[in-house]
Amino acid sequence: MTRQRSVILEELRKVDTHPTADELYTIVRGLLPHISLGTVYRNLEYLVAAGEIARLESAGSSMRFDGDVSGHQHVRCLHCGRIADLVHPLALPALHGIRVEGFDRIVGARVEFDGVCDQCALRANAPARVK
Amino acid sequence: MTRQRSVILEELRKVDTHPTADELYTIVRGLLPHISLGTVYRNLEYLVAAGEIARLESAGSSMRFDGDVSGHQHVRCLHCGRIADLVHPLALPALHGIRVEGFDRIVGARVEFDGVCDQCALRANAPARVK
DNA sequence: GTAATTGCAAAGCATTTGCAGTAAG
DNA sequence: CTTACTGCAAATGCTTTGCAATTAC
Repeated sequence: MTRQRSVILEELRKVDTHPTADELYTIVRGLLPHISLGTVYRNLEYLVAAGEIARLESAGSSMRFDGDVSGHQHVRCLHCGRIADLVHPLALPALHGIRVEGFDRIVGARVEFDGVCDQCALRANAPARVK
Repeated sequence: MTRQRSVILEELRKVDTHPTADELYTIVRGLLPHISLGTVYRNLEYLVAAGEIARLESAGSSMRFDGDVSGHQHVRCLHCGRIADLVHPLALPALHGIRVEGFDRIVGARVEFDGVCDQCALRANAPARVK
């Protein structure tokens, strides 16, 4: 556990913004000015594999990370890509035992909402490209 | 409506494999050997904007497209990225009227399943990187 | 005829990787 | 000590874009 890794984990757990690797790099550089973006990526990968953080499976051009690994649902802004947590999660029908042809096993499911965040709703809502 | 555009649309509607742009490029080149990858991308973007096809919001390094725009659910193989349709969709609780702090409006929701497809289940399941 | 579209090649980004040096245990 | 990790820079892979030529209507 290097200083870089612990700072990355700590900072990711502090925020609720589901940052991209680059956003996290900016945050972490405030504490470790010489850290490299490659190190941020490598540690994010390590922490995901270790189950300490989650890589969000939502599409878009950049990956986003979540320091909260408890099961919860997300809303994604269709305009800017911002991701927020649902405070009142949707109750899902039971998933276990579900069968899908061509698949050996189903290990989980995600519900994700699409919406338009307040900021994008203001600045006219031109269909800007998601980050 | 150019020949390129109609062939792309036609071929995408023929398959149920949710191809990446590159996979579709390979298919279409069978009919139009001189088509360029850039043209495939530009037409896919056009067709998505026109509501003729859907860009799948699932993660992975490549975008995937669906010729079926009716609402339906997907399963994604965690190993190879393959996407399949759920034949028996999960009934979702009513979504309209849902409120999320910080969001102006919610326009939809997706359920996506994670699993391991038959092929990947066979070839030992080393955590291969998703396409 | 004119506006949209194409093929090609180059550019853009996000992410990954090779390597020599450095730090952790 | 030894192995894992770092910073840096170059490489990769997917997607987008500029441009001159072509096609659709």
